[in-house]
Amino acid sequence: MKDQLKDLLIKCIKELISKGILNEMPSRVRIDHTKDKSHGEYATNIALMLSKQAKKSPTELAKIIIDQLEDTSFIKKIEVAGPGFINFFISEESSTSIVNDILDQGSLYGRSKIGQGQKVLLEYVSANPTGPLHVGHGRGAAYGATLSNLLRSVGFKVDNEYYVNDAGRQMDILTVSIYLRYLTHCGENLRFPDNGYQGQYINDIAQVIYENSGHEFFQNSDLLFESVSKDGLEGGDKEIHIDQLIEQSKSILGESFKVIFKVGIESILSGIKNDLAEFGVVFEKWFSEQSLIDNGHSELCISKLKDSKNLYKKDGALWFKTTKFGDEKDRVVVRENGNHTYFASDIAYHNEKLDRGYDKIINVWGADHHGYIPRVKASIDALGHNSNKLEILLVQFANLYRGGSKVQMSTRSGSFVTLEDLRMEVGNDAARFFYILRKSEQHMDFDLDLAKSKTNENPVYYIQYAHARICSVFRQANEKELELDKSQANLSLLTEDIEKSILRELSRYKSVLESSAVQYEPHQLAYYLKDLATHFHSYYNACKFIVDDKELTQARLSLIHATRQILINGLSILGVSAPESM
RNA sequence: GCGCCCAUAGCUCAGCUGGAUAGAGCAACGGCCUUCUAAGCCGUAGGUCAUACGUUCGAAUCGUAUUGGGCGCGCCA
Repeated sequence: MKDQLKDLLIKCIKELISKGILNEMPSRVRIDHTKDKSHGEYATNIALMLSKQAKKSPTELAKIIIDQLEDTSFIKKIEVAGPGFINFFISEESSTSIVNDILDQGSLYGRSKIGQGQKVLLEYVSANPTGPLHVGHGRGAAYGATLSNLLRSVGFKVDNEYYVNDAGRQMDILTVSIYLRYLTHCGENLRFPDNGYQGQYINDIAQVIYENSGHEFFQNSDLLFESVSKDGLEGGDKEIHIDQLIEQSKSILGESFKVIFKVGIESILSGIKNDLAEFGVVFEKWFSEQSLIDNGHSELCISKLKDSKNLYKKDGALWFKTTKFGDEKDRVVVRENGNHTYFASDIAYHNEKLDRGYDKIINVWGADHHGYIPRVKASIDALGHNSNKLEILLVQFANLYRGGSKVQMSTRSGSFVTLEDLRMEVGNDAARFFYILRKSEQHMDFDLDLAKSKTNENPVYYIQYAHARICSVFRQANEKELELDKSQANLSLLTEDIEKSILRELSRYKSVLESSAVQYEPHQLAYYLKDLATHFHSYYNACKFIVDDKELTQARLSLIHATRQILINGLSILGVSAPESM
């Protein structure tokens, strides 16, 4: 309907251009759903935009445009209003046709092809596999997964990917942390390093190793700590302390170090995978950072940069001239000690992503990484790809509130609320919904008490309740041996104000979905569903659906069935369930 | 100091990329269950859109400055 109007308008403007009344096509012809129903169903500001080039007043021009519009059956009335808006009133017959469209297309209703099958690589979460996911990662997970659903629903081909940082020093620290806990299980008495991972999960992994392998990996801890310098809290340097401990462990344990590492990372990764899967977040690919090093891709990228004269040596390290591409300072890719930086892997990773032939690459990052964007883009351009293909979406932090005060979190000490804890406490539905309810660039306060509350305050239940109520109506209808039969429905009987409002709401769904997807703003859909639920609840309280008049009953049942369908379709994109009873 | 993000009702937030009288929920106050789920509905009250200039037919929305908050500026990841 909206598209038909738009086509009509464009045609009309072309006509006016050929008549010399207008000079050129505006950059954008917009038809909007009206906010106020006294303005009709749709409106356009086109006359206001073009009044200058036409050298006529907006109202005057609006009249000319209206006269030029072809007659169409679905428009009941067109009027000029306010400063020069053109308002379209749609005929009853056309506005009720949305109900049949929805009923016919069912779960497919709302899908569109504006993505034109473009291939998109969507990377999100990508939390370091050094421990379980916490609530901060949850926001990225919910946002990314919803965005993926949204983009798919409007015709993009989306692959979801998790970049696993399974290389580098942090993995060594992880391994040592697990190993020391393992030794404790073996009965050793030792001092756990300040810089080790303190969380209980480390202990759990160590215990499993001990239960499965007994003393197989045992080494005397005195040997391990021999000539290792003092730790931070002992008056030494905690970084040096742990690095020496890593070196010592590697040389004493040999192959066993790798075995411990493997058990550790697999355990943590499978925990993360399970957690996400239960949260309804599914990745097509888990991309290993280590694989880039093993297959030489990382090295290859560095030599390419070297060949293109983008690298230089300084203070013993190898630097990448990212300033040449707009970064504020140059960045190190190979350290003085010969190790590659995290950035070196990331150069290879992004280059590899683009090699895979995607039309668009989207990264969802925590807002604290924003300073990292210019250097990644620099590396893409330097290696001959187009950095415009990469879009980085920043998601702000989520603060957790309980009982009106902020829940403090500290990752290193292991005292943080895990995503699993959150899901268990408030449920998957509320968690998914709350995470995407805020604009991603907005700081967010996640109120645990609110997410759990079963009131109007909590929009998740509010929407689900609307759905459950509709299901309940159909259960009642069934008991009266009444089946929905839209052929018997006389939709023209839907004349109540609230019924017209619901029809308006339903007709908005498609454009909300598109705008939500294209602008990467899942919250738009969430707010829409809330509005739709509001309209339904009003309807429920104002009118009875199952009445004596058979045609009217069928019409109303059709309307609420269509409403139910939209609620289901929308909620499923948000990854929220639609229970039939509550 | 430099860079990015943010500032809208007492609170938590929308505001469809410049449009018509700025909207919800909560909190406050007043109503609605012998009728399809009261996790609901209806109503009242509440705003100098941080401040000041500017751009134009028109600004919460765009620009500049100021104020106030968050984050980032490692040979960490």
